[in-house]
Amino acid sequence: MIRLFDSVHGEIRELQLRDAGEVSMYVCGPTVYDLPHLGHGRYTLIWDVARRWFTFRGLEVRFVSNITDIDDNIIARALRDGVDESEVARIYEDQWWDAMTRLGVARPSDTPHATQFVDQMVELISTLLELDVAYATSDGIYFDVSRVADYGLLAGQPLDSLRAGARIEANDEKRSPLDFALWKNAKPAEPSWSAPFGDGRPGWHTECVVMSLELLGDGFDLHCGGFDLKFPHHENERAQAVAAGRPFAQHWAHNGWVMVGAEKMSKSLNNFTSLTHLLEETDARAYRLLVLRSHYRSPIEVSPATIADAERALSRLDALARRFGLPALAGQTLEVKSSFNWEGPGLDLLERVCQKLDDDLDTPLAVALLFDAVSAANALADAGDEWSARALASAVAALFGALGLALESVGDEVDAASAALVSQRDQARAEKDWAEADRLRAELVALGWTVEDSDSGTQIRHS
RNA sequence: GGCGGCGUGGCCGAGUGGUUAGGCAGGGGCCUGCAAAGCCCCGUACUUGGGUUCGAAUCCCAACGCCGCCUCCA
Repeated sequence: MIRLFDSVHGEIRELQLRDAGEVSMYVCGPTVYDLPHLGHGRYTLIWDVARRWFTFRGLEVRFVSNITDIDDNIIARALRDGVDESEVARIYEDQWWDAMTRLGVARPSDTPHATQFVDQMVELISTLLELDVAYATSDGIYFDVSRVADYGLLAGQPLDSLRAGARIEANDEKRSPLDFALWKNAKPAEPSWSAPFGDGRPGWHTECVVMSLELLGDGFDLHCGGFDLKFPHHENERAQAVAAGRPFAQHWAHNGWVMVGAEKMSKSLNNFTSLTHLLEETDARAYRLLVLRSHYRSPIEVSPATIADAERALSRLDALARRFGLPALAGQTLEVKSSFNWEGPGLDLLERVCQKLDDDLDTPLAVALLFDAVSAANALADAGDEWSARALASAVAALFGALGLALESVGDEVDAASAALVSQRDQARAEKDWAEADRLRAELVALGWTVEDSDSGTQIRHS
């Protein structure tokens, strides 16, 4: 049984599945008009972890995440760069998948593009117009939030109090400041699609509700996204579904954001670091470990210091993998490691880790258990209990693998010159010529190697 | 104004009524030719003021500070 915090009820609840053994989940994806930033990295990592965990637990996961390839930001970018909107979307979508690949985020089962679902969006808007929950203004079609009885469910407050705080909008044709655009009328030189209620393009909130329902069907299980999407984006998606009489997501999960110092990282504050940039100079696994070490609903600080901290913690895991020659059990695939032989202390670890992760995806506690197991495995090996040590260490690698973190046991490629120094050093050590051995070690270190002695002689890897 | 979250040891970051979170950094020891890696031990923290309790970082009340959503945002 998987339990997960549900934003609507404000408590941890059992994840009820529409179809036994199958999870249908939707994660709001990026609008592709710029490089992905660290916030995108966090949400993709944590929901990738959730997906992998559900899969590991034997559930069949249909994981849908969209690409918003038409909206105001894309149009603005196209204008700025003097290229076509579709070109902007193509460029940044490529960047997106590059970053996802490097992060080790598995491809969603489906990656719907907004522009491919315009017909269905037009259909939904027509329905909403027929039902009189939508109305036309001079610049588009708007949704009348007052027509949804429980509007404000996700925001956690009634419509009245939301309205009280709403700021004055430029558009005074709207019946309520909270009414949102379903369709924006075509403007010259902007992409548009034909519709019975006038040519134009869809609003963002309509894109997600249509794509999720279209691919996952009515009453799908789980809708995820950052906390900042809870309102108004998710509220508005839900409002449309409710108004159209279609059961929507049964469970809502939101992740905490990335902080820069004491502030949320966001586009509007222009304080974001691009994910692309981070991945150029960092082992992507460090970001995954950093994400795993805090709870998904808490804010996290991503800075050179916290990344470096995670990198050092990671090296402890890799050292374990090297010591036991453990295979890397993660990557692009979601293969369930059913063939893995859980035994002895490894089986015990599996049970305890499952207990934590099944309870609101408590990755920080699970990671703490795994680090405890690293110490225990090393201690067992030091004490000569190879069997137990190996069973435990293998389980650690398998469980990190289940969370998408591959431990690295294979050494770096060693060039001929360095290899020669290594064998010379082994020779010197065999002859107990310590001065020469130390000199050769210094030479290797100067070449950027970390040098360690082992039973089988000098081992080197990149620092 | 409405709603929500947070304040933990040098740093990051869990926990939530009584037993060690974990990682990083630091100190001591073991191991090692010396190192590295690894193992063992150590720091004795919970914004402040009240209260409840045999006992609170954990519950209640108040105060202070910080952050977020209500507007494009993951």
